[in-house]
Amino acid sequence: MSMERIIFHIDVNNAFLSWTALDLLRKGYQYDIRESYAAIGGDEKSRRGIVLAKSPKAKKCGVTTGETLYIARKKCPAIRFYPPNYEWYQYNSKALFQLLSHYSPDIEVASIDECYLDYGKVKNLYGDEYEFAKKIQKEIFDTLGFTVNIGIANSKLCAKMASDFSKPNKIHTLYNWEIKEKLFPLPVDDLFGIGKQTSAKLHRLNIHTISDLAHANPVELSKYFKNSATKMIEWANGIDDSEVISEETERKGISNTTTLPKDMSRTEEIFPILQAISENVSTSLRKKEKYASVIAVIFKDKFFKSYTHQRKLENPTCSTSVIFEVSKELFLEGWKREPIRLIGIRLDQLTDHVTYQSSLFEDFEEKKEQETLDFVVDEIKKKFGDQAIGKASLTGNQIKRKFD
DNA sequence: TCTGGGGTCCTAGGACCC
DNA sequence: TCTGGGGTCCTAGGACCC
Repeated sequence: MSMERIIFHIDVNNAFLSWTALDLLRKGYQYDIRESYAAIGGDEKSRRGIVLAKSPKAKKCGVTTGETLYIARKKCPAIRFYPPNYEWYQYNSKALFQLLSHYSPDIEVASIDECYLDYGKVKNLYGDEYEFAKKIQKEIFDTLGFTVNIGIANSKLCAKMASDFSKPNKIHTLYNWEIKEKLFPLPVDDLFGIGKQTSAKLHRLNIHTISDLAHANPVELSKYFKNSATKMIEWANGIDDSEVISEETERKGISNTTTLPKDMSRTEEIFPILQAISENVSTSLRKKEKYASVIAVIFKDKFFKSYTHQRKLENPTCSTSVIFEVSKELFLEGWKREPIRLIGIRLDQLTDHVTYQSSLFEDFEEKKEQETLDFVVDEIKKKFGDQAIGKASLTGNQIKRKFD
């Protein structure tokens, strides 16, 4: 018999909004935007105008994450929007995980503002889990200035569900023996892994609560959901054996996409942006000391229909120019000459090092030289900033800078 | 001034091989 | 005369998460 697991899920309340609130306060702002009608929103002029986080008051007005600022404003005329500051968010995120890693090495970073902690493994050191949760919750607030929710359960899934029960600054438990009472009554839409498409289908099948799904017939359900049916039913029953994975998991891919300031249909406008994106992704790749075997261009037309077009390379690369050239080709192959609103590049199948396939046309020495040059460019950028060097046109660099 | 960006995982069809 | 079948790789698209 295995020891019962105790998992924490720790989730920053309204992360982006809380962190921006702290940023403003430290800069002398007179009031706390967490207490007002406020949201973090992208820039509407550059067509990034969606809600990224909202205050409890804004939420009460019906403002939801992901909707346009235009709609949010309609629902909540008093709302004020603040721009995101990703560097500051990253700083706070790191500070949080560092604080927690002081107590346990078994922490899985799930996103910028949430993580799992395997408490079962350290319980003998710190005692009762509820008391410990209270202690770290207070420590986070006292030292970092923001509140978190903590879910305590016997699995990652239930811990995650528990941390979402009510907010902010709460601790909830969802032990296996509490599943019927606390999980089953919730709408099926609330279950982790059930998104808009799936929940719509489930409702059509007369499955409305998590309990309905938990008791659904797997054979019947697999007619509609294939292999995912069993998984869904397990989740509804609170069954999840997945482990807390503490090591920094290897990235599977690297991507960078951008919404264009306006729809574009001329390659003279599009290619400089693709060049800037090539520089971005290849620099990240080289920073990780990786090579990519697959290059994909991603684009979205003005009707929001998205396309990907990819190619597996004979020889993995980390070269800016190779990535740019291949991306251009891929784009021209896949593009139907409709105006596009978004473009980007994704690198996949990352490997540590390369053994070059012998190819008649591969000039080994030249390739090495180009790589060295790319590294030199990276170094100069590190010292003097992105705008110091690069073939990208002004437009490309300006766009790039906006993202950093 | 309507609709972000960075990820992961899954599926399905076609090519190709034995 | 009627036309395998299993495994793997590659590509495109979709669902979901924060």
